Formats: sequence, structure tokens, C-alpha cells
Amino acid sequence: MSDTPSERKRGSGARMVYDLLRDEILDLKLAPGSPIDEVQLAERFGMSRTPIREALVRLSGEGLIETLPNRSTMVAAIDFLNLSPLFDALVLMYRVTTRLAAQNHRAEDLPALHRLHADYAASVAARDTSAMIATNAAFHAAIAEAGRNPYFTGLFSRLLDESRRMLHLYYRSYEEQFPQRFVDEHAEIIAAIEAHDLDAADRLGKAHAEAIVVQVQALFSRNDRLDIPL
Amino acid sequence: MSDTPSERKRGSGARMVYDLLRDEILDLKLAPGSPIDEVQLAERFGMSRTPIREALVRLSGEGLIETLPNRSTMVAAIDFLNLSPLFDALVLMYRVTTRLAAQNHRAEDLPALHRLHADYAASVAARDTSAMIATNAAFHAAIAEAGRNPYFTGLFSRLLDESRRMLHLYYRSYEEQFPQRFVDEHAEIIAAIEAHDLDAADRLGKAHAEAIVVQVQALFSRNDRLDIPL
DNA sequence: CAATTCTTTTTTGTCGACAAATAGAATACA
DNA sequence: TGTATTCTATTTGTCGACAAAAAAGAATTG
Repeated sequence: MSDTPSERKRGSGARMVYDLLRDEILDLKLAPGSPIDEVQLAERFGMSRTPIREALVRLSGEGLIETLPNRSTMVAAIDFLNLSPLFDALVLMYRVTTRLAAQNHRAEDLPALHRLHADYAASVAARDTSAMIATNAAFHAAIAEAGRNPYFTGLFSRLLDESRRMLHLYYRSYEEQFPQRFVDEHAEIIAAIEAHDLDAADRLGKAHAEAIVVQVQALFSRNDRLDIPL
Repeated sequence: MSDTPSERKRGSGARMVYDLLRDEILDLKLAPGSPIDEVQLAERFGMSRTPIREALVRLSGEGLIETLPNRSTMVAAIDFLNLSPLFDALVLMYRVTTRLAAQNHRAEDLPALHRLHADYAASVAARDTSAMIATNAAFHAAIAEAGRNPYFTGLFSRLLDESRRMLHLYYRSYEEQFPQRFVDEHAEIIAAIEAHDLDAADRLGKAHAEAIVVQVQALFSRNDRLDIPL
């Protein structure tokens, strides 16, 4: 299990490690709390510790890993006890980005939205949870981009990343449920954006976000009960 | 002009460089577009390039510097042509953080707010523009903290940083105007927070933000005209 | 046998050096 | 003289090595 591409472009090392570690963290391939060993990573990627370190610094800046000075660094924990700030921020960003997309999008943004919408619908039909999570995030990130406010886009991306880990947990527990409903809501959102209907986009974005939040909250409140072993 | 503390704590190097560079960038001591030379910084701080590099990676992650691969890195430019996204985000975060502070603050948060409010009033009275900028940012950051949503706090801090550079430009051009008005508005905001009046906090936060935005916009629209040399 | 001190081991933070990449200067050529 | 090409110089990205810190384990002492 060693990827050692002996030929690499100069300057791409840290970027590659960053992207890969980020995906592994967000897809729960690296469990929250897992220790991260620089030397081990250096061997795995066939490079020195320096670019590994740069990737870790960036991941730390985004809060995806936590670093104890002079000691271990590990995958950031998921704070299940303080989910409401995350949900509050998510709902607001869903609203704002959807509203801004209705206001600021251009015609050339729409094909990408339709394509990502179709991708999501396809992954739902195929019952591919990983693809669902990825395509859903890409869909909403594209909406945010169409809203053309990089500050909102940045925060929203971060929130989507954070919830990506939680959605993996969610779909692990409820593999039988596949949200056709969300596909329909996505279609409504696109329609509101295309119609430049700011208020409808805002309202739909809010409802969409809250529906997701309710489902995830239901999961975790149920998990709380299961935590008591008999 | 060389600070060479020959004795330093292990692990504090990058942090120190980061903090100092960050302040110099935000206070316009390093002009936007200025080149940043790693070797020069290494000599200036009496350390190797490695911790310098770590600081630069973090600054880059926050968008305070821009890096051309394999080539120069420089202080991020201020995008005067696209200010409305910044202003939009600022106004929304002013609203949200103030509202959340009214909702979630605890009694122990209030002394700090009053103290920071007094600090700001003092710096306005003393006509110390640098202190005004710093204490105003600290005041609103404290309000955001009292709102207890780290995601909003994070974005808001970043927006305050970004506007910190612009406020320096603003006060450079208008040293004669000192906003006693903002001091009064701060007092109203504190009152609304203490009264747990969410809607009033929201409304005051919005009005406060928009007043600032209007002033800054007035500056830059005037500058646009002055840009034409005669 | 418990608690404390000392030693070893592991992992990080820092360093100096080298190689790749690029910009600019110098050169060759039409 | 203008343009293309080569050369040089500067700056970055990467490497291997070393030293400081902290944890884990061993030894000592009461």
C-alpha cells in the first residue's frame, strides 16, 4: 500500500498530500482522533517531511487536524455536543448563497448547475452514498459560486466539509433511506434561481437546509439512546 | 533594524513571525503588493527559512499573501473594484453576531464588552486612529464571541481584518472626522444585548454596519475621481 | 510495593545545503 | 535595429540531519 510516484512536479507535493489527506479526513477514512505521523506519511508518499508539514499546516489552518505543540497531531474530533452552531451557520449560508445566486448568477452558470443536479440525482438513483455526499456538496458549492461572494462561498465550503463527515455517519446508519425528496428540492431551487426570484430562493434554501438538519439531528438523538449498552 | 532574539522557545518561531507579519500587513506597514522575501525575513528574525515558510503558508491560507508558484510571494492586494461582496458579508455578520450575542451571551461576557467599549471611546477621544481601528475590531469580535458561534466568529474576524486595511486608508484621508456617532451606537448595541432584545440588536448591528460602509464607500468613490491626474 | 527519579525512545521543530524553476541580462543573428 | 536564444542570477521547493521536548519505560529509593 505505497504510492511512490518517483517523478513529481516541483511544488505539487504539498498540494497533493493536502488534497488526499483532506479527502481521507472528510470521508472518514481517517477517523476523528486518529494520530497523524509525519514520518509515516513521508514514507507513504515517497517524499521528505517538509512538504508533508506544509500540508499539515494548511489542514490545521482549516481546523481539520489538531496539533499539540511538540507532540502529536491528530484528526480533528467531531464535536457532537455543540452541533447547533454548525447547523445555524449552515442554514444561514444555504439561505444567503441561494438568494445571492438568484440575484447574481449569469446564464453561463446554469449548465453547470443542471449538470451537477443530474449528477446528484444519478447518485441517489444508484444508491451510492459517497457519490451522493460529494455531488450534493458540489451542487451547493456551485450555487454559492454563482452568487459571487467569495466570503460566503469560503465559509459555506468549510461548513459543507464539516457536515460531509457527519453525513457519512448518517448514511452509514440509514442506508435504506434515500432522499428523493432532496432531488426534488434541488430542482425547485434551480427554478427559483433561474427565475431570479430572490425570496423564493431564500425560502427554499432555508427549508432545504432545515430538512437536512432535522434528519441529521434525529439520527444523533437516536444514537444517544443507543449509546447505553445493555 | 534587526530583531535577533538569540534565545527563543522551541516552536514559537513560526507563531511569532505569523503574528508580526499579520499585524504589519493589516496595519499597512507592508503595502499591498509588496514582495515578501523569505531569506530577508529569515535574516531579520535570526532563524532559518523553515519557520518563516510555515508562517507564510498560514498567511496564505487566510488570503493575506499571494503566492506565485516557484516565484515571488507578495502581500495580497486590496480589491477595490469588488468591494460589495465584502460589504455584504460584513453587514450580514454584524447583524448575525450582534443578534446571537443578544440571544446567547452570559453575564460574565458583559464586563469585557463594557471595557472594550470604553477603550474605543477613549481612543476616539484621543484621536488615535490606530487605536480606534484596533479597539473597534476588538469590541465587535468580543460581541461575536459572546454569540458563541465559532463559524460566524471566524468569518467575522476575517472580514474585520480585511476592512482593517481599508479603515487605515480611510482615516489617512479623513483625519479630521472622528466618529463620536459610532461610540453612541456601540452603547445602544450593548444595551440591546444586555436586554436580550434580538430584533433590536439585529437592527442596530445592521444600521451600524451600513453607516460604516456608507462612509468608506464615500471615500473610495471620491478617490476614484482623484485618480485622474490633471 | 508505591512513588519518584533517571534513562531511553519517539516525534517534533529547526537548520544548512542543494536542485529545480523562472526572470532578466547578455549574446547571437537576421 | 529588432528578435530570438543562451546564459546567469535569484528565489523557491525539497531533502537529510540534528537537537529539543515530551512520553514511555527502567531503575532506584523509601
